[in-house]
This record gives sequence, structure tokens and C-alpha cells, in this order.
Amino acid sequence: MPHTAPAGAPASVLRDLAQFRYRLRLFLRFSERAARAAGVTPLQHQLMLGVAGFTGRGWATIGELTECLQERHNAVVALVTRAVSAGLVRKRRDPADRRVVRVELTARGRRVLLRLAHRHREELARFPRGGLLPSAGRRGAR
Amino acid sequence: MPHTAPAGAPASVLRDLAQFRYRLRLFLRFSERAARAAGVTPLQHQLMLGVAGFTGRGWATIGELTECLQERHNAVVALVTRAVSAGLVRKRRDPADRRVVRVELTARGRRVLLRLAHRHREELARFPRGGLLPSAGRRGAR
DNA sequence: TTCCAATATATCACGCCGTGATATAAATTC
DNA sequence: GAATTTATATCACGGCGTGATATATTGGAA
Repeated sequence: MPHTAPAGAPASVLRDLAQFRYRLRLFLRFSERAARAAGVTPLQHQLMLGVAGFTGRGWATIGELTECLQERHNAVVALVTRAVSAGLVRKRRDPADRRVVRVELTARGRRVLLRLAHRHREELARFPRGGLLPSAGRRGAR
Repeated sequence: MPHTAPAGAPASVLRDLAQFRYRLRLFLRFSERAARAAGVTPLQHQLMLGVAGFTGRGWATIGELTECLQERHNAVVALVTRAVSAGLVRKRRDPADRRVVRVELTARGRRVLLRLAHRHREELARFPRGGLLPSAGRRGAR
């Protein structure tokens, strides 16, 4: 009778990883639905969250949003442009360094974001301790 | 002197959520880069992981992949079609119920997936206990 | 057997959005 | 004050998700 999990036991590893990604997808799906139900796209939600919460100042530059969202400049620029059209955020030139643009929430953007934040806190509170990680990430990953 | 966090303290909540999504994006970026470095698209990686690990049988139907990936039928069909063209998976009709299609890995698909699984286990092992969740998800969310 | 509903997969037009290449403008360096 | 760096913007292209719709197979009802 061999050990419980011999040297290369790929099956259970793949199963753990697949379940982990499945849980991730379920959460992201929840988030997408919540955003659309609030009348914004999932990306606009992420953008607003980055604008309001990433720096701790209540506003963010395009460059900071690039880091926050892990996207490229042009993707962020296009996203901000669309969010401005949707009335969720506005752009303002930084008076000190006129190259940079400050992105901040509009009143409507703030309302939408706060409601979404509330729903997300509820959903995240449902996860058990260490919920999102696969067992491989918590136990003897060796 | 008031409490540490009065009734509606949106700033720190938004900060927690933004940091949580930032960590998520960092992990997903790592995963995307790993997939591309292995010569496949991020979605092809997710597909292969679902095929090999979601059901525990080593193969999956389109419908099961729809649940696993949380996408719609047509998106999965198109994804599988592209993955077949890339030589990562193959389709086989189920002899019992000829409506369903079994998707399984090719030898090359298995090699690529196992390498990616290894890298992901390494990366996930770096997370502290409960790493991906915001403090709101672990502590008194009340 | 034949008809009908349910199930599983496939196809197509459309549009969002990420990407690479490239541009403009302001600040910094020499 | 010309060159370099930094910050943002524009555009063509392509991947891929979506809604509407089609096809095939199965199971059940008449």
C-alpha cells in the first residue's frame, strides 16, 4: 500500500487549483452582476474603487490607476474617458504639475460606489477564514 | 474622544476593498503573464485547468466548463474551438449521449498545464493565511 | 410511431475593451 | 535651450463576451 499522495500526484493538485479558480470566478461573477445591477460596468466599478480607495487621498492620477488596475496607460485612459461620459468621475489638471490629471468621483459616482461597497462587504463576509485560497496555499505546500 | 471608527466610515472601507482588489489584480496579472510565457492565452489556461481538474474525471463537457468558467455556452464553445486549433485540447462525442461533447487534454496541453500548475502553487504558497481577503472579510464586519 | 418539449452544442453579427505603435505636452537635466 | 524623461492621449487592430438564432439528440406524451 503506497503513501496517500505519491511523488507526482497531479490530479489532486489540479483539482485544488481548479476549485480555487472556480471560487474566484464565482466571486468575480457576483461582483460583475452587482456592478451591472447598479447601472455601471464592472470596469467602471473597479475604476471608481481605485479612484476613491487606492491612494487614501480620495483621488488618483492616471498613472496610479495604471498600477491599481494593473492595466496599461491607454486602457486606463479609455476607461476614464468612458466613465466621465457616464458621469461617474471627472478629470482635473494638477495645478502643481500640469502633466498629471487627477481623477475624482462625481456625486453620482460616490453614491453608486458606496452602495456597491456595502454589497461587496456583505458578500466577502460570507467567506470562511482564508476562504479564497486553495488548500495548497494554506497547508503543507512543501 | 470618539470611537476608532464611527458609524459610517467609508474611507477605510473603500481603502480595504481597493487593497483587496489590488491584490487580486496582482495575482491575476501574475497568472496571465505565466500563461503567456508558457505560450497560451490566460483563458486557454483556465480552460485546461477546468478540463483537467473541475470534475475529477480528467475531462469535462461544454456545459460543465460553462459552470466552471462562469461564462456562457457560446463563449466556451469559441474558447474550446481556439484551444483545439492551438493543439491544447480535443473534443470527443460522448457515445452514451451523443449530444454532449467531452473535452480532454492533448499531450501538449497536459505538459503546459502541469508546468503552469507548478508555478501557480509556488505563487499561491507565498500568500499569508487568508491572504487574499480584505480585513473586512476576516474581522468584525458588523 | 409521431409530435413536442427539453437539453447540449454551434454559428453569426455586434460591440466592448486591451494592446502596440505613435503623438503631444510638460517637466527635468545637461 | 536642446535633449531626455515623464504623464497623458489617440488610433487601428484583434480577442473575446453577448444576444439572437440554429441544429442535433434525447425523452416523454398521444
